[in-house]
Amino acid sequence: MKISTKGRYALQVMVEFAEHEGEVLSLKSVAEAHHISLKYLEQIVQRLVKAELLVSFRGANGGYKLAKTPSEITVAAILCATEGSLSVVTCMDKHVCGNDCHCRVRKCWDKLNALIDDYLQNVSLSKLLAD
Amino acid sequence: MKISTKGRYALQVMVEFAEHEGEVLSLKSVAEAHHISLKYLEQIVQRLVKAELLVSFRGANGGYKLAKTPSEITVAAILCATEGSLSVVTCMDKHVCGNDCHCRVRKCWDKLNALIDDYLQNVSLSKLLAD
DNA sequence: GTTATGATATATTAATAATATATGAAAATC
DNA sequence: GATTTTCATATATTATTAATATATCATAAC
Repeated sequence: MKISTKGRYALQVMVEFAEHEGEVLSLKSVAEAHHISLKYLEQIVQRLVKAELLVSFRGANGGYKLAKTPSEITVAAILCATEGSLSVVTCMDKHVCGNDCHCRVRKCWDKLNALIDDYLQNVSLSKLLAD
Repeated sequence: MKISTKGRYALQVMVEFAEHEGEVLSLKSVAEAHHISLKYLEQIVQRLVKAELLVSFRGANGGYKLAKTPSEITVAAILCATEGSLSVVTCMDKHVCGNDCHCRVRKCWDKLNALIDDYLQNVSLSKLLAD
């Protein structure tokens, strides 16, 4: 039950973009600063672009910057975009649980998922910076 | 950020043991009922024994039963025993985060971990059965 | 037109999850 | 007390996913 490097790197990097709000930062510099493989980070950042959390600028002096203000970008959105989903059990995604789904456990997972989601929806980048 | 089959199977199976409280059930029957590989389940169940959530009985007519009452066994304990830890980020376990750990994200993870733990500590097998 | 970036697709490697094999030890039953 | 049925442990194999790299192209700045 771990968040992968995709989500963790994304969050790290988004904090960096928030710290330099407005500035266009090249991935090369960001990847070096965080000791992350540039090519891996490119893939991660693509997801953030598709989720409209970052905007990209091509060409020389290009790079990325936040698509919204830090207060409008939540940790939930970042993790959702990069990890795929926040739910802690796959059957929640697929709407199928193992065998016959008489699954007494389901309500517990539902509540847990809701709990996690509620919390992370309420943590924005600006909140992170304030800490 | 998914719970693996170890945790999910464990929970499924513990619910079954709770439904048959007092009875000694052989793993063979449980594995068949849940369509889980017997040998895989044996490994999972070992962890539950070591965590003192199940007790084992060897020999013919042997098997396992709950080590405590269903109300004394929490989902947190089951997942902890089988998944290793409930924390959602590895650096929480290792007490090391990536680079220099100026890590603004840390507080967020801490709170999230606490949230998850608090919730799951309060869901016992008897609560699951009541649902 | 050359350089510095991002965009996309695919390939490779590493790590982990899931399952299986093999062997042993204990207890019940006959 | 031999046989069967279970758990116990260690190791091996396979499948899946995560992480990274390679290759090629597109765009914009200078």
